[in-house]
Amino acid sequence: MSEASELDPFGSKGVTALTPIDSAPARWRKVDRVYDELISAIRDLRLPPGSPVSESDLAQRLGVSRTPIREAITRLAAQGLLHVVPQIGTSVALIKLPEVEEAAFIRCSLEVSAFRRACARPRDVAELRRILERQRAAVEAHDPERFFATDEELHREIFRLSGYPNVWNVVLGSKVQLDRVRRLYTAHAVRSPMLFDEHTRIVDLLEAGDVENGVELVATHTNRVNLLAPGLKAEHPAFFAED
Amino acid sequence: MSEASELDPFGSKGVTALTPIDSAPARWRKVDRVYDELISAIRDLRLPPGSPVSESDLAQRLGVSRTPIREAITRLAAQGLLHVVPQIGTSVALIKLPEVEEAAFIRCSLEVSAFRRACARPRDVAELRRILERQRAAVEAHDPERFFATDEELHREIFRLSGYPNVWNVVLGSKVQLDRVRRLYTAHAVRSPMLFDEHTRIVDLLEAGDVENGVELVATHTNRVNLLAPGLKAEHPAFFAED
DNA sequence: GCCGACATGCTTGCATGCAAGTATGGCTTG
DNA sequence: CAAGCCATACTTGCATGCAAGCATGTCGGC
Repeated sequence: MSEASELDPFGSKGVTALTPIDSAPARWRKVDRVYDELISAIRDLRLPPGSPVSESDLAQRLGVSRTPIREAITRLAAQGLLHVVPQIGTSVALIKLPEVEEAAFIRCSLEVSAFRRACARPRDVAELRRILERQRAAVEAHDPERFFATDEELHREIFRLSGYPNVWNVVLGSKVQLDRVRRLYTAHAVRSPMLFDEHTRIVDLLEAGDVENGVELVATHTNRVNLLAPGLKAEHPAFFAED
Repeated sequence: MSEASELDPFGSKGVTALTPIDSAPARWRKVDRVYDELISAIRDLRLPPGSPVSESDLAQRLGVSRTPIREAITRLAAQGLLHVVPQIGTSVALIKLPEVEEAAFIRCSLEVSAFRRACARPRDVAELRRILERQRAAVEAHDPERFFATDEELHREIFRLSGYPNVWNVVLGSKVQLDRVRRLYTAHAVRSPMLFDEHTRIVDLLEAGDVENGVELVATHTNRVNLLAPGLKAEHPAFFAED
């Protein structure tokens, strides 16, 4: 995949790196490509919270008309990631601590339930072990990108083992808020070994069917963002809303 | 509005404290009205599963252009309620038993967690009692509409007491699938007394802080749809997908 | 110098026209 | 009569033009 290579030739406003979508393969509908590009940019903070986005600007930058842009914005606004004010403008939603807490609550609740459910079913943790092995490599290589990628794979696989694979999509919807916070945590690399160890223990407990210790660990694991968020708000006040 | 800080990126240097109320709520955007109308029609089965919907037809019927229709369809398609096939047509998504199960799982998980959370906080069940009283009246009047309305109020209030009121919106997103199934259940009126009794017990257990019995009851209460769905699929096969 | 009014440029909301593709009914042909 | 072909009417995807509204820069008056 072509990483965001070129800087903005028009001048450094708020929007910097958005990969044009015309290079993408195939006949996917443009609105889907625009949506993927935008939500990815929002999650990676390439579109920082509070930065203004303009339909015409995005249309020019992504090389499409305003129509697909508008439909993607409609979806993102319904998801709470964009704030659209008619006749004034659209901006990336600021991070709100209550929303982060609620997103963490949703994720924690669903992941704990999925773990409990997976423990009550026949399960094959071989795929989880393979993901863990790749994650170990990512940790040893100090590669946060690959670590996050394997992290998502691992949690998605747990939902698959629970028998409700699509619930992961709901988690994804709430997780964008958490990912934006996590992006602010520059020292996440040093935490990776600890998170990796927790993942390993979670897989062990799942394989053993140890519900009690498992749900406890999954809960603390998925709730850790709440400990970081307030400090990050003090560190990056411009990205957060004053509740 | 307290959201005024989100407008700052557009350059309003002055104090935005005195924003008159007339501009904001006066004219809803057409896309919102179309979305509400469509999702309501889908939930009430006025747009039955599998029925085709045409952008031009809806535009004529609702008296707007295709643009707001398309944006509403985009949101509903992202929610899994509409099936859009490019160059062929759009139809109301069929009911899929696995999706119903997953929606029930999501709702059950979140409601159980909210109940548990509400039990661990200071709580005032007065509003719940008031809702129960209105629900009792609806049951005695054999008014399913009012029963469903109070049902939603009650569950939303529990989320409010949990401290995570917006989580209810996530539940709402999944609940449309369950509501469509419930609409097929013509004999829901006779079940209302039982459901009302369960609601009363849930409120009692919440007031008493009885977590163990409470989560058990909430779980069975929110999972009841799964018992009905297979039979309803046999009764209305045209509305369901052959998995 | 200060303040107010106007014009201009921006924003999003909406309507419409065109393009590309598919299903279908009727016609032609064997 | 049956089977294949083609025109037509439909669908959605996308681009574009216009309308309404707000913020701001500029100019004129005091």
